[in-house]
Parts: sequence; C-alpha cells; structure tokens
Amino acid sequence: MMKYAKVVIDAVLNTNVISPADAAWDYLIPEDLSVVRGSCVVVPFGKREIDGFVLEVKEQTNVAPELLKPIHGLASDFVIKPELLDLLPQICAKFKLRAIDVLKLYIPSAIRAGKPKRNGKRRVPVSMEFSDHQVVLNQEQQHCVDTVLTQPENVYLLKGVTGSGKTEVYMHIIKKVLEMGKTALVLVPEIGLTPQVLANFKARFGDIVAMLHSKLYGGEKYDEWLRVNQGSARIVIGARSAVFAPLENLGAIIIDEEHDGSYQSDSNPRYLTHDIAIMRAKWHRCPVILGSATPSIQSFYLAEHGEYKLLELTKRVNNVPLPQIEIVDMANEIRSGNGGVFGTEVLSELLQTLRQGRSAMVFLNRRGYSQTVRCLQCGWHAKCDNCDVSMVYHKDDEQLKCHYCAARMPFPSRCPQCGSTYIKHGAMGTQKICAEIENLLSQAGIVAPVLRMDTDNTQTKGALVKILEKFANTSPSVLVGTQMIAKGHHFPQVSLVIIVNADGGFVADYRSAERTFALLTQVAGRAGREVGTAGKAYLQTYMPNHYVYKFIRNYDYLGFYQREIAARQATKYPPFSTIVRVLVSGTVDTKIIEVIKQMMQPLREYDKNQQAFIYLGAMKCPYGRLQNKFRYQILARIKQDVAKETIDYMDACIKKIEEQPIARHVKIFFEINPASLS
DNA sequence: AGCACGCCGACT
DNA sequence: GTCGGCGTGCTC
Repeated sequence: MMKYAKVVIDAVLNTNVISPADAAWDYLIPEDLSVVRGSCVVVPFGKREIDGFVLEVKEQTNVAPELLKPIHGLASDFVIKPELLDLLPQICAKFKLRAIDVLKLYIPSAIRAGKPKRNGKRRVPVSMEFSDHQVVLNQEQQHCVDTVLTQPENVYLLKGVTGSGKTEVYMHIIKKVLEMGKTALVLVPEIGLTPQVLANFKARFGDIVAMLHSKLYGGEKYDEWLRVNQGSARIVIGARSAVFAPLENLGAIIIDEEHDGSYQSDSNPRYLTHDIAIMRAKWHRCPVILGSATPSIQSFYLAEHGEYKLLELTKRVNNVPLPQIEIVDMANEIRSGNGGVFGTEVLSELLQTLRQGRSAMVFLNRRGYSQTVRCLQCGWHAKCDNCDVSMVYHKDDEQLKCHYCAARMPFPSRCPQCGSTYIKHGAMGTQKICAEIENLLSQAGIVAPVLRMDTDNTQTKGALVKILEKFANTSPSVLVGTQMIAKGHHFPQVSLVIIVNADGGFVADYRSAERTFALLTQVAGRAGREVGTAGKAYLQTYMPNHYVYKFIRNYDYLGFYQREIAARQATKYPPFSTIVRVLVSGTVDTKIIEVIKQMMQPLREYDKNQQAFIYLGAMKCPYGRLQNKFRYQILARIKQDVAKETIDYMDACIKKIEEQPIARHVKIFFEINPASLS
C-alpha cells in the first residue's frame, strides 16, 4: 500500500494562487524510509530541497500522481511528541502564527542540525551530592502544596513576598509529581543570569534535572534537549522557549516570577508563555503554578475572577524584615544645591554602610555610558543611518553604537555638522556612575571595589558569574548594574540598595506603572536578606508624589492593584480590552502605506456595524525605520466582549492581503497585547 | 524564497 | 533588432 505524508514546509510563500502560507504539501513516502507523524523530513520543492515536518501519514491523496515527489530523507531522527502536534492548531489560532514557525519551536534548528562536532566541556553543572533534604514547610506553604496536589486541574497564582519560600513550595510539588512517575517543567526568567536556581534544583533532585535556554552552547543544548526528549531528564528548568520542551507525562508546570516581561516573546513567532503552559497543562490534566511577589495585573485580575486560583504566602520564612524604603526627591536635592548622583542622605548612608564593612548595590535603568550624544553648539545629535534611533556612547571602545543594528562609529572629537568641540553625552549610564562612585569613595578615603554589571560586560560566558563571585567575596564592595542585578541573586552582606533614577521605567505605555512596581520592589528586596540585619533601600525620583512609589514604599501590592485596575477599567485598557498591533514593514514605503490602507478600509467598515473598537488608528512606528526597512503599524483597542471575533476578522483581512501581489513587498506582523510598540 | 516566463523601454 | 528590468505564476 502506497503511503503519503502531509508535510508543512519551511519556505515562506507569497503567491496569489492558493493561500499557501500554511498549506501542507503531500509527498510519497519511500518504502525504505521510516516516516511517521511528527518526523522532520527533507523534501524536494521546485528546484530546491527544504526541510519540513510531517503532520500526518495517510494512505490516500488528492494530488495528481504525476505531481507527487518522494520525500528525500530525514532532517533529524527526532520526532515531535503527539501532544505538541495536537496543540499545534490551537497555538496557531490563539496567536495567529504559521504552523511552520511553531513547528520550528518544537524542535529548534540547533537540535535538528544534529550534535555539533566541536563539543567541548560540559558547562551545565553536574549535580553535587544530593539525596533527602528535609525542609519542613510552614503551614501556609504546606497548604499550597496540598491544594495543588489535590486539585491538579487548576491554574494557580501563587503570590508570596520575597523570601516567603515559593521555591520550597515548587520543590515539594515536584517531589510528589516525580513520585507519581510524572515530569515537571519549571520556567524562570533569564535563567542564564541565575545559575543558582539550577544549582538548587540539581542539589535537590540530581541528574534528572535538565536546563534549557538559548545561551547554552550548541553541544550543551543538544545534550540537554536529548536527555529531556528520551525521558532521562524528568525536570526541566528553562527560559521562555523551554515551554515547548519535549517532556512527556507532565505533572506540573511552574512559571516563576510570572509577571516578568521575558515570558512574552517580542520577536517572531510572538507568543505568551502562560497561554502555552496552560494549553499543555490542560492536555496533561496537570496544574500550572504562576508564582510572583508582584503578580501581573492581568494574572491577578484573572485570579480575582476565579479563572486562576489564588494561593498566598504572607510570612517570610526566616522572619527577616523587609527593607525600609525611602523616597528621595531629587528635584529638592538640586534646589538645595546638590547636583550629584546621590541625594545627601543617600550618599552619607552609602559611605557609612561601606565603613561598617557592608556592601551596597546601585541600580540603574540604562545601559551604555550616556543615552544621547549631542553638539551643544548646533544641536546635532548622533543618529543611526539605518534606524531612526539615537546612537549610544560606549566608553570601553570610545564608540557610538546603535542598539538596534550593528552600526558603529567612533566618538567624534568634533561635531560632524559644525566642527565644534562642544559634544556632550546626556543621561548617566552604568559606566559613568561607576566612575562617579569611585571618585566619591576616594574623596572619603574608603577602599572598596566598584563592580559593574550590565549587558555590555556580561556577554561572554562566565563573565557574569565572575562579577557576582567577586561581589559576594569582597566586603565591602559596590555593585552597579542594570535590570539584571535585580534577578534572584542572594547576597547576605548587602544592606543598602540605591535606585539612582526610579523614573527610568516610565515610558508612554499603559503597563509602565505595573513594571515599575514589580522591578523596584524586587530591587529593593535585595537589601538586608541576612537574619538580624535591617536593610535599607533608597528610591531617587523626580516624581516623589507618584502613587506607584507610595505603594512600593508600603509593600502594598493590593493597594497598587486596586488603583491600577480601576484606572484600566476607566480608560478601557487590558484586561478590559485587547490591544492588537499590525506591523507592516518593507523597503518601499509607498507599498507599505498601500497595504495599511487596504487593511484599514474593511476595518472601518466592520466597525460601523459592530462598534468593536475603542480605538483604531494607523501610524508610522515610533522607530519609523529599522535596519533600512520602513515600519508602519495599525493599532486597535478592541472591546473585550467582542475581542475574539474581531481579532479573527483582522486576521482574515491580513490573509486576504497576503494573497495579493502587493504582499510581495511587505512583511506583516500580527501581535496581541504587544509588549512594546516601538 | 527562488526560478521561469513574458512584456516593455533603451541602447551597442 | 536584443538586453534586461520587474510583475506574475508556481512549487506536492
């Protein structure tokens, strides 16, 4: 009996004949080739040979026999698990993704390509000695574990202040899950930055723990993925992309720090980790646990309305008080003659802390030495040639860099426009702050290293761990850094945290208050984690009366939530609406505008009858040109009760345009509740 | 995406 | 005349 395979191919097709973006193509399966549902294959296509995935094996086809070609071979011996194939249509429908883009997430190209030859040493830490930690849970923790295990059909929001022992709850749940013969998936934001998390799990569970994230070396990635795929690793600790890990028989999915922005994919294919996790959990009938000290407004809203079940940890495990948070009015400092980086009290507290032999962390919401480079004489400022953005000065190599493409230029000694030498960099970056602190310390006669940590000096592997080790082993010392010093590190000797410019997180975005609340609460929580030491955190701001800071200072999540949700309701922002962004990019801007017009017309028509949109508009993107491509977008804010059908309609409009010749000149990206609008 | 095919302007 | 630009059709 002749067998045929329905294959989704890895080619981007723009044609007006059949709507083909998602079309599957039938191929003959040669007798001597073992091809099953989920196989990765190589097929002839036109004059090319390309990769594809087998959606189904069947005994009949509608394709004329003279057109059929045989599968050439296997692209990989790995086969996509049936569960993930079952979920494929659901995932595509939810996020308006192409099947091929999702299939490629299931078995990443690094895995499909086979094990890299040059596979050196193993950097994924091997387990230390483990077997039988007996950590006794407090009543709250035990209640959480019991609830999850007895009612595994739910999605849980586990809200617990920093230090309340969420990780211990996860571990107890996982232990039970393993005893039942099942597996567990633990997602953490930016695992590459927090080697401790993995070390803890390895210490507790040994070699059945695998780590999956994008910064692993090819060989490591392959080995870890293989261990998961064949079932010898039964716990996966991973970043966002690990939500697709090929675990079978899942018993629990945990998303730690669920509010973290990294769970939303910001480049294609765009998806939200929570939703994928919940789909997988439904399939396996296992619980999802979303953990956070500062849950996202969306998640807490869903918990409030019964969609998620709320579990709370209110007590800190070792009874260490939370650090005291002081709000410092920087405008007032300037008025009283202090033009320095730190407020007067902040500086004296820093010096005193170091004199006492304790360490401090200085948090800054920026990278690079300074934000913009500007000529004071003629107003020229350094802009990237390919992208509509300012270039950023980096002191290391005295260069101006574009953060959106590879463009580089040396820092000009004279203004390229008027020739003057009055070229100045604006806002502070980590490098400049470090120099400033070193200055202040030497003036005060204090000997303490000032360490810097940001995305610029932690690119190479191991650099980050080195900095952290040095900081942990040197008291007193100062660690200056961006976002990444906020993540889960544990430094008992730190009793002071300074947030240089708390306002840095505020951009024109309905979620900025929420992000600021979560980030600054987390940063402040780095201080005073040792028993018996009260930590202190200073939050320097030019908006001392902003409500976010009051709630942060009082550790009042609920108060913040209530204020924020009321504002969202009044202004009809999510969760009271759904925002859709359609980004159109290409090299010819007239074609883009034409496509935008063709989209907008039916949408306006649709709205006439449906009253679907709270807002509908088309505009140039804030970054109107990136990497030499023009960018325009349609933004829609859709009433919540008609969101689903309206999104489907918008998607249908896009599909229609993609069938027309003009689609050849543009790329169209569809995004639901986008993380950024740039 | 690639490649073929066919319709047009411009130039040795 | 013909060379080559690009709009269009097609790929199991």
